[in-house]
Amino acid sequence: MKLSEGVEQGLHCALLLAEAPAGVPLPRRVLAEHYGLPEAYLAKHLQALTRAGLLRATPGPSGGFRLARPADEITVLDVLEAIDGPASPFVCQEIRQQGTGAARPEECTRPCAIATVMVGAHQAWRESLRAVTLDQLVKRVPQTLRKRNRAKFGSDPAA
Amino acid sequence: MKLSEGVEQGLHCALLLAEAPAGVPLPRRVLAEHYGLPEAYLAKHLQALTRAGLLRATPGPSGGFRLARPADEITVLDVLEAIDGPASPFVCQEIRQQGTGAARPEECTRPCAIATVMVGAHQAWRESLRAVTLDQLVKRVPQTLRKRNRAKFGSDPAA
DNA sequence: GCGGCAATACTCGGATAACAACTGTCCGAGTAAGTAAGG
DNA sequence: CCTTACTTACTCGGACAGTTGTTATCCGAGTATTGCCGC
Repeated sequence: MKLSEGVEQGLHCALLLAEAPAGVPLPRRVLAEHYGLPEAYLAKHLQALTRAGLLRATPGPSGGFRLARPADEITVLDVLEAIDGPASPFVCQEIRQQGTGAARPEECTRPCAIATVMVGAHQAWRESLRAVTLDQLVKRVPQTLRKRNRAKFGSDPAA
Repeated sequence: MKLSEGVEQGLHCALLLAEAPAGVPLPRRVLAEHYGLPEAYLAKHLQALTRAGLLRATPGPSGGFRLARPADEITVLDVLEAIDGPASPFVCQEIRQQGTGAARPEECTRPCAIATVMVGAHQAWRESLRAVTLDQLVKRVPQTLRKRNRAKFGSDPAA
């Protein structure tokens, strides 16, 4: 089992967008250079985030990506499932019903015990990620770094 | 992210070994036919479980695999990490320290906030799997099926 | 000076290759059982 | 009848291809800006 690296890239970009002043779109080129990531590959993930309704993309000059919702209404789980897909890593193949020792249908009224355990673990994992929002992550970024980023992208008229 | 199907196969086989009377080795051929699985592929996973010290393999006629420890001392997490590897699905690439917006070393005294969240979720997932033992899973198998399996492999002199 | 228009440059979006991991398979080394011969 | 050595068949173990998913990349469609021309 290996989590896509695009998830980490997407999370960092979403976090940076949450740091930047609202209403200031950041193009993918800026995002890629800011973190030293391959731009063309990052595009795929930003696109996934846009399709999921987390980001809003605007084309043309001075365009780019910005958060579609307030940072405190976007959880880490949202970003992760938008990029990696919402499918559970474990899918029960109903092994118990196959082969010479197959269980009969009337013995399978309850779901497979193994699948139940795996689903429970997956839920615990999801809950742990759902409990953290982008806004909370921003607060954990060192203030010196936050100020630097804000000065870099800032220039927002509202300030 | 996708969990190897070998994990499910290994779990079912370990569960069946826990159902069978202790001291009666089951060859991989029997295990494969019992669940309708490809024998040669299953061998790879049983080998991994053996290397991890969960199973004990005995060669020669009337040989096979048996649990190396009591069923209540083997957790689902043990089986899973033996087959899938103990590596975390998320590995921090330290993106924050790369690119034009790289954070300085003195700003990285604390671990990356994103990595912290991911590690926490992974721990929650592991704890959920560590809490369940093979013995507990056996008790959730329908009694009719347990009896059938025991009669199939049983013939243990202790009965 | 102002409005409209066209050219421009910048943005995102989907379709296309290269790589890696998982899946599936095979044959060889080793061992315990079974058998037959000898005592 | 018991012991012993051998033959046999069955087991696991590691090395070898096929297929799916992830990683990486490119070029085309669309749009807001910008400069220019006409009024």
